[in-house]
Amino acid sequence: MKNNGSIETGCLHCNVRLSSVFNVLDQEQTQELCAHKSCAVYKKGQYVFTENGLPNGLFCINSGKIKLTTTGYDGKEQILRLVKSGDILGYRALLSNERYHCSAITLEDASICIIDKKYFFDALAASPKLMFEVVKKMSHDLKMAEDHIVSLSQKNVRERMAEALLFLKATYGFEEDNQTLNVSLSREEIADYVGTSTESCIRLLSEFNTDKLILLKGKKISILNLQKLIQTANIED
Amino acid sequence: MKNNGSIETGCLHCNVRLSSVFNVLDQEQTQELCAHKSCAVYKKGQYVFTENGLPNGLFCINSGKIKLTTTGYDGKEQILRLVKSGDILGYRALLSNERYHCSAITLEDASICIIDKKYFFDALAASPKLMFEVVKKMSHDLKMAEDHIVSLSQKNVRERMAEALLFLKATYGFEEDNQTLNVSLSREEIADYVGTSTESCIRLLSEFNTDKLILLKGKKISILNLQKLIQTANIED
DNA sequence: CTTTTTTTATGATTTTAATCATGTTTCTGC
DNA sequence: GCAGAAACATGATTAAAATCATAAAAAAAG
Repeated sequence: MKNNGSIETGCLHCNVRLSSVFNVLDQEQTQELCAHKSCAVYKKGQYVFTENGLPNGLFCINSGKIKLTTTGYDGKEQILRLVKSGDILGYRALLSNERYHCSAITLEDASICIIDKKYFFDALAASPKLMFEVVKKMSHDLKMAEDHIVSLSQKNVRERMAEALLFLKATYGFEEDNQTLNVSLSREEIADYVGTSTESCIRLLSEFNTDKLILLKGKKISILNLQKLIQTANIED
Repeated sequence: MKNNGSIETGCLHCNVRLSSVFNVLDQEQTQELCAHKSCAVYKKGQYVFTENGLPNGLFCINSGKIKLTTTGYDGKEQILRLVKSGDILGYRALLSNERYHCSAITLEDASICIIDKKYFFDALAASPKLMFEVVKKMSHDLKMAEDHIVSLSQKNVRERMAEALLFLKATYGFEEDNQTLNVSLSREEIADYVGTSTESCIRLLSEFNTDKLILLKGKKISILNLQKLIQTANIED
């Protein structure tokens, strides 16, 4: 009898709304929002939308983790973005009135709201504040993408692998033990983010494990030596 | 006695305005815009803005070509975007209220307007249409960046090189002869876009030249066999 | 609880592209 | 026009990472 909180109580009491782009809405606007959304539960591994599909709304993640991937025509996947609760999803194609250029697949069971397209556009036009929030989100994603381009161009696989682990930490954080990455990805999925072969990914993770930078336990990865990992990633900050 | 058209006649008669995000403004709004911009001429190789600088306005390219680059901390440059007349420049940092994360450098003499920051934000809030235009631009840049990520992850240098030439064609088009790319980049700059070494870039261009895919004449590159180049780039469309 | 499939692991080999080295051509400033 | 610098070119060598191959471990299916 598990229930999705946001279905029961509505957006006004949705705890992730406050950390989403919709935090700028007032009470009345929030109720409007609530009237134009519907929620759904997705099982792990389900598609939320697929490449080339037409958007008919904005997705907002209530809970769960999602990967955005494209398929190179040789079949190899590329993970472009990782999405977490409070994030909006599928906004790019929606806003530019295009088909999705990537697919969204849940990495675990998820609860996701879909906000009506027409309502969302009206809300954006009516609320510059909301629009700026969305713009900030897109701006952030663009910056991340361009940072990724620089890494792919200039760093070797080892550096990118370390960077990817730091990225996972930054995105999903740690579990209660304060060192285990709060997300489970297969080696292949990590490789699809890093832009390397599955074998190289496995090899490097093994190596990091041997060197006590990380601890591998099945799909669970713990970061044992953050400082060393940052060094390995070759990050300037 | 060459004069910058937009200084003399104002935005209302600016011929690139119509192909810019500002094409959605009406006559009155355009005059407003005109009152809040200033124009400047840049010599080839000049910085329009630099990494870590604070934006205080939106740049709009009247004429000229510009590269957006970041410097990896080992000193290697990465060309992230190429900008042409009618394009806006420096919008990402401005909109997200951040420092520039890349530098803008002119590839040839250029004439560039700078639109006052405060005015621009007000105009955006007042005109959802304008905002949507800017959003579409950013959305396009994000898509391009993500396509670039997939290429860097999954394609080899030869494929990426062919792709880069097609990208230059798509961005700047041909000269009057209908086959010579209307932009002059050094081999190093091309390498900085493709994500390879200068030597590899030179080698591959030579090879394409030998194979009659392209014709090299100094910095000028002509595309002789577009079909074959598309095949070499391994593009699905 | 087995069987089958998928994922992880690791070694050997090959391919790709970077790096190093050197020479030539082209551009730039005087 | 000439000197020096920068850009272009090409060969040789090395390094990095993909691919191929095989096997163990883990997960899923029956």
